[in-house]
Amino acid sequence: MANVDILQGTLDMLILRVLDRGEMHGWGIAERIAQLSTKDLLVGEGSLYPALYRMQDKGWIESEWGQSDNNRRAKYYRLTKAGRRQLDEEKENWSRLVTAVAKVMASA
Amino acid sequence: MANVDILQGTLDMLILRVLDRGEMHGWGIAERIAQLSTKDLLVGEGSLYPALYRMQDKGWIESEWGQSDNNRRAKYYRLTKAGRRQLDEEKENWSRLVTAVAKVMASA
DNA sequence: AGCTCTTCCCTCGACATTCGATGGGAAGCT
DNA sequence: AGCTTCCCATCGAATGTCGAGGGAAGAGCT
Repeated sequence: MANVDILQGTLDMLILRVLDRGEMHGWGIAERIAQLSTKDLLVGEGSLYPALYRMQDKGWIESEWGQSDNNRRAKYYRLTKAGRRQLDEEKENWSRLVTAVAKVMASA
Repeated sequence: MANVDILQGTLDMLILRVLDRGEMHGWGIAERIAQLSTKDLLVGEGSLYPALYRMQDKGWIESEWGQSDNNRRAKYYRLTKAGRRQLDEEKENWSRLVTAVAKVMASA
């Protein structure tokens, strides 16, 4: 019932995926991931914000200050074109990895 | 066609899995993983040996010097009981992770 | 004998990333 | 006023992977 640690590199893909459905602020992204994964995946803020900065530096996402539903100051992130391409690439890599691991793990 | 990077934590599971089929030396483990994954997974020696030491420290594997098929000095590793338990646990975690990621990645 | 190739071991520094702890500020409720 | 919730952010520690190195010793060739 405990949660699984997020493997290195996976977090970016998850964030990109969430933003692919529409812009969202940091806190909301973490909530969404927790919710979608039924809390198997819990993103700490110490992982989340550095990741967002990284990704913005790389041009995958862009941000803008706005107002949250709860009337609070929030920074909204949205995918760029490069971000969408990156998402596709990461999905591709992820599935290649899962397949390759499955091959090794399968008995023979 | 290129290979995928191994995500942190995954390598241990792969090594344990290979050793679960019988003892083997380091070089052979790397070869086996490459072969089983049709070279999608390539374990560098700079990742492999530290991993083997780590795992031996934790008591998951034990080693013994021997002679390889090619008549060379080789250190053979084999799973301990704790190692087999660890393998089960890591398989369980891996599948939980894959499932959780799939949930987030699935459209909704 | 000498040379090269292959097999096998090992180590080191750079690098990237996650995590837990910590600190704030501001809105809203009691 | 005080407490809780929401939201941003940073820091140090820990971990683990990678690429580049170095070394020893058998096998095969000339």
